[in-house]
Amino acid sequence: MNSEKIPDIIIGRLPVYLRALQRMADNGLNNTSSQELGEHVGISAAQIRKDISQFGEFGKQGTGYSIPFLLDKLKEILKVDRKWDVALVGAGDMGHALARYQGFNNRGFQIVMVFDNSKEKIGQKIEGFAIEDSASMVERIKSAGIKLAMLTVPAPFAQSVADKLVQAGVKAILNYAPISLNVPKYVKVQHIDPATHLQRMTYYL
Amino acid sequence: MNSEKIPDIIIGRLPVYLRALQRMADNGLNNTSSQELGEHVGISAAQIRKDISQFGEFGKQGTGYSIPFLLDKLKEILKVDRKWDVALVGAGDMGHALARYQGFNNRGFQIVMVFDNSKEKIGQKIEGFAIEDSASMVERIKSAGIKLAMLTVPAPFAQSVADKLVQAGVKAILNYAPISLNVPKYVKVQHIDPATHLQRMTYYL
DNA sequence: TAGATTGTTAATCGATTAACAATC
DNA sequence: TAGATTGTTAATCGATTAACAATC
Repeated sequence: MNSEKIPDIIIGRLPVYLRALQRMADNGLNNTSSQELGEHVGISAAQIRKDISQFGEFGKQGTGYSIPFLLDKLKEILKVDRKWDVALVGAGDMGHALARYQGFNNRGFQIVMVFDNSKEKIGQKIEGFAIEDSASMVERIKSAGIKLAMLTVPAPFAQSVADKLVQAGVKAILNYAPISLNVPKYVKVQHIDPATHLQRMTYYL
Repeated sequence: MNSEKIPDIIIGRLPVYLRALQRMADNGLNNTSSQELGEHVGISAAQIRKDISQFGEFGKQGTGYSIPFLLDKLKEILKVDRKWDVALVGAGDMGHALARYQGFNNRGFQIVMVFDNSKEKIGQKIEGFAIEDSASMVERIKSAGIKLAMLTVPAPFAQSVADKLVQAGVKAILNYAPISLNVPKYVKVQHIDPATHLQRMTYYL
């Protein structure tokens, strides 16, 4: 166990472990080892043991880890042992795909509001949600106490929308716009940009 | 300059620099410095200089970097000074969103084939492409010499589709399925999983 | 020339791996 | 008990930062 600050690089691997463990559990498995988990996720056994041991002694010598127990612990550590409300900003193709995405519900998230600034889209429904006017976004997010947002607006609008999200009290943004956002240090941003991800691989071709 | 092997972590930052520089160029700028670029992307000036200097002496003391010149060099290094054909596998919501995505064309990529295994979808059109039967995927990709694929099939099918992509000669996979893929070391995989990205941020809330 | 900024070196910092005692 | 596998330490490896001579 270790109560010092945990490096972000370790935090970034935990959701990957969580996903693999959930899959094992779905397949009816009850126990695993750092070795086996490592083979699934492509990370060394030593590193997995070291990462997990930052948070407690969750394994047993000789037998490894109980999958349900480790799942619970990881969910607790990552704070996904609850359901987070998420605001979605931008009701284009990507926004629609995210609104319909089935993978959030059992992983700790639910979209509860969708915003757009286009007259034609406001009032339309996606998956039962009426698309709301961006003009009321700050107030709506603030009064609902929402801390998480997904941003799928065109790049030229992304920074100004991000500023409004910060103003509304959002603390974590999943950014689909192909632009680096500037936000205060206390706001986390994760970037999803398919072209950037592809460009990272073409180097090796 | 340095002809040794470049760490992957540096390669991963280059597309981010490229995107920021492209944006500066679009705004009519002609020169920048490691300091200024660093502020845009949230990386230290020293690191940016060090990263760039792995590939050559692209800057000038006193005046910094020519944006068009550095853009050309980065595109060349990342091999996106050309247009790559990409196969899209899975014509669900996410597949549709990617097929319609406007951001690939000017960043080195074009989707040229779309596959699905659903009878109802095969033959339908997305953005002018007829959705093809997955059964012919290996042959079609192989004979077209395609090296890049985007995978947007449901998780349970992702590994077997990935195996077929490898068999077809694909060398880089952008994986949208929420599962870690096992592929040979010579095949690159990048993972896009919104729930995983969100879970990486909730820890800090 | 004076000011600015690069490219690079050396120092620091942090992450990963190897190894093994502890123990289930 | 014998075998397996953890948690942890120390060693190694790699990445980042600070600093500055070189030079535009």
